[in-house]
Amino acid sequence: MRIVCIPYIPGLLAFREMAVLGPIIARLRNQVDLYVVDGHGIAHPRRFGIASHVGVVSDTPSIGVAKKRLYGKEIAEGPLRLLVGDNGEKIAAIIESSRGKEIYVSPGHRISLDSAVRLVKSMLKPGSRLPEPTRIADAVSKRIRREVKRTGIARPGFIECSSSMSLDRFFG
DNA sequence: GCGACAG
DNA sequence: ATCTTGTCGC
Repeated sequence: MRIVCIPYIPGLLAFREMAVLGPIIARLRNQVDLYVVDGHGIAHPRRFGIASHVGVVSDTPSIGVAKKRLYGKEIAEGPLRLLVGDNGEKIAAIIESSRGKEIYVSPGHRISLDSAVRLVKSMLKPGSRLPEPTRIADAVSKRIRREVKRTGIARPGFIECSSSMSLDRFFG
């Protein structure tokens, strides 16, 4: 749990959220085989989304699983739906779940697109849209936030950023 | 100048 | 993403 100090800007998600993921990565050092990140991997304007960022910082294989497209042109390769970059590189696969709701799977770090798709599919549960790691983490974080909001009591791990940390002069 | 735009 | 009222399907 952290207070974030940078606004959300498409393409710069890691600027905002690595403040939260960084400490987690440090605490889990040498205990993680694969990171499944809520956001894109190389399906990014600079081929380096937050999933790639997490993989490089942790030196661990990582996959990006996003709910919406950020970058890339959609093409059809037979029955498959893919996202290709400006150079034609396949940067993501679009997997459709139950009702039209799709997810974008892209390599983060140290993994191929094929392996990423195979692994994510193995983590999908019938009826739900997101892979189990993401779905569970999302549910847990939302539940804890609601509880903190209701009781006003934060649990250990809560760290504030400097009150003077205003980045409005950099953005907006 | 006009769209597009992870969470 | 968040907020929020009512509503649809399992």
